Amino acid sequence: MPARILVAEDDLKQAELIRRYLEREGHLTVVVHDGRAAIDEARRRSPDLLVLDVMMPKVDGLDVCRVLRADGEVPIIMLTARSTEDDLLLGLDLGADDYLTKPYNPRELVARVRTVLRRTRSRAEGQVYRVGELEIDPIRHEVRLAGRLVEVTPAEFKILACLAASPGRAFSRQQLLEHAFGFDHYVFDRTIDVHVMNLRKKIEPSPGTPAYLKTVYGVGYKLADATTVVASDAP
Amino acid sequence: MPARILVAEDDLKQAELIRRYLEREGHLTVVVHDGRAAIDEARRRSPDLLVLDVMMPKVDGLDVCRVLRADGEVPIIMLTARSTEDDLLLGLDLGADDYLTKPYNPRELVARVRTVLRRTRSRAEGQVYRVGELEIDPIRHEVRLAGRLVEVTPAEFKILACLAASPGRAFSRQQLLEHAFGFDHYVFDRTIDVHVMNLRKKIEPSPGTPAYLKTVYGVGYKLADATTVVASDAP
DNA sequence: CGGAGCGGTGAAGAACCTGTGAAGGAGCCG
DNA sequence: CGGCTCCTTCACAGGTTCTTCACCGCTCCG
Repeated sequence: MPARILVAEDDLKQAELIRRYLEREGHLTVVVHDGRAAIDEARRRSPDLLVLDVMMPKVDGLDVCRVLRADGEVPIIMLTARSTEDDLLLGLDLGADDYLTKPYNPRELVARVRTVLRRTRSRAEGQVYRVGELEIDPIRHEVRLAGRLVEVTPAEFKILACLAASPGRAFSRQQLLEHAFGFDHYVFDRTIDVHVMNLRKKIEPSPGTPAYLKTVYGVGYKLADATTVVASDAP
Repeated sequence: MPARILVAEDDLKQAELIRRYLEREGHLTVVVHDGRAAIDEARRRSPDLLVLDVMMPKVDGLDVCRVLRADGEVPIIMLTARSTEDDLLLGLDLGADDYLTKPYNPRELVARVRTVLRRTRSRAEGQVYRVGELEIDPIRHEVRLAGRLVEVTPAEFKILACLAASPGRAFSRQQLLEHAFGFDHYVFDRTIDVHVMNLRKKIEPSPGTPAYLKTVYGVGYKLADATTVVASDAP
């Protein structure tokens, strides 16, 4: 499973070393050299993982961590030269998923990366997604509406789970095909429409004016998030 | 030994902090933010441990404790802001296995978790899995249906035990092969079908419409859990 | 207001999935 | 060695689901 990893490290040689090791593992990396850029790139790309040096120009690694933690949940591995327990705890408190103290063995980093990725991935599969009265449980492979079980087909489930993982986010049909069925799935993307229609028949109180599965004209589909569902109750 | 831990804490930051610390220990966590969800998830997943904040919206932590204690024996660690002896005693009376008063050191929590798990695991060794009238006893290597011994083959037993360890969870055929027979077991995964069919003949009242060994179309199989068995009695 | 493009929908064949009987073969035990 | 149980594979049937296509109504925008 290749991951998209953002590396923030001001020492060019170190950065290059890290990049090499990660790419040898098959990951896709983007490298930046200061805290400001780290924040920008992390926001723009939402990578699967951020490898973050603590001491960096412009914005300190700890601050990067704080900022990013405030607006999302990118997994973060911190690299720190200092090794006092206080710093360590501070890093974890700020939301780092793991940390390494310099000097470290690059292969150690690769191992930690693997661990954190496995953790965050299994976490994503373990959570039950809830939107309004709708529940999607990937472990049990069940969909419930107001507690009542709803029968859905495999394709419908995949699409719904993909949408539910990021409520409110609009997906193009192509993205849904890729995320839900895998990259090398050569099908006409209007197929998604049919599955969405069938889903609506099953989970929407009135399929004509969907409360959950929203159409984003010219783009694709999205699952209404809590805000939207509530808002539509009292417009 | 990684454990599956349910964390119920309404403060998002606190919850995230706890999750991180527990996952760094190698545990699998699922996080919920209110008492209602805590009860639902605890029932659905039967986690190895519940970390439970006392003050929570919808349903109070103490009530969650009371409810769960009534229908099972999930180990519980309570987190409480109040520190009067009354609350403490109340918590323990209600069946918490341990408690921590805020503010607490996260590492203290990790230590308590370790202790409680050690304690409950020795208690849980040789646990008999029960689903409806079905009992699977890994120690005695026996399967009983309504108290009557059912003869099953080794392969059938492994599959059934694997399913019974996580009732309600859907397993792919590949997962069943791996979990039940080991990783380097290169067999055609449809073999699982044959074993399931033979199991059904032995334990299902009417193998045509199975009550225990459910097919998850396009995915694999699952063992119905209490919820599902009850639900199918009164649709 | 009109046109171009986009999404909704029903139908139908293709593709896929599971249940099941049968058969070959491995391992075990007397 | 013979007989037994068990595991695995295979092939086919029957049912379910996926995909495509064609057509229509709707939306957006000039």
